[in-house]
Amino acid sequence: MEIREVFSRLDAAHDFSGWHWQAETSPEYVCISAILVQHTNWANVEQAIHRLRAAWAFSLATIALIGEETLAELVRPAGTPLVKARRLRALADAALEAGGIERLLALPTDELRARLLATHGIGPETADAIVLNAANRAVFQVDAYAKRIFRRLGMGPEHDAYDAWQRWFETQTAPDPETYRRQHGLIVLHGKATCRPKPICASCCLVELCETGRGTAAAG
DNA sequence: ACCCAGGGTCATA
DNA sequence: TATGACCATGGG
Repeated sequence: MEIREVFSRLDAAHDFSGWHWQAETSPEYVCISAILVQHTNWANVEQAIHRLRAAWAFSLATIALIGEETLAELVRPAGTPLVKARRLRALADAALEAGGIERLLALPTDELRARLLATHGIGPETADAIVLNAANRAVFQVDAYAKRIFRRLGMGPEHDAYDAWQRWFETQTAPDPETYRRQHGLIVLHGKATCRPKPICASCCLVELCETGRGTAAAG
């Protein structure tokens, strides 16, 4: 099985044009929404963004100034408000420390990623979301759907570690931010559509390739 | 009513 | 190093 075949099918089955992180999306929008979307639906993130905008708090500079309890109230619709308020604050502080978000994002890729990972509340996926979408560097953003989808196809690295998955994807696709952005978006769209913990194989564009769909009826 | 969500931190063994 | 509790709201 070729990875190209998988993405070709995902491309045909899902509409990437409405994806919220595109090349022209502003860096601050990416940074803030990358925190808000952790373990949360995008619809909830949009509500939180509306509230931040309405309060003139949709910027890292403002986030660094307002109280965490106020911030938590604003992002409440995104869930885990106290957690996300603290994480947004940590990211805003990291940006300030670097001399502004633009300066931070202008650092070499490895250093940028290391600084993000050293920031409270930013793990590998959130760091790569920012490196890829805000700094426009060619890193593959791995998520739970990527692992689930490709595992069910019988593909992927031996071990489940984030870095192993990232290397696995990056060694099979030429490094290009646009390509990686699209691949990640398609994976999420597909995960939401059919590749749930309880898969919906009947409507899946990968059903003939997938062990779960091919083998038994439904769960697996 | 139930299942699910694009994650990360922390405590524990 | 690995696993599980925890965070918590909203959509299908």
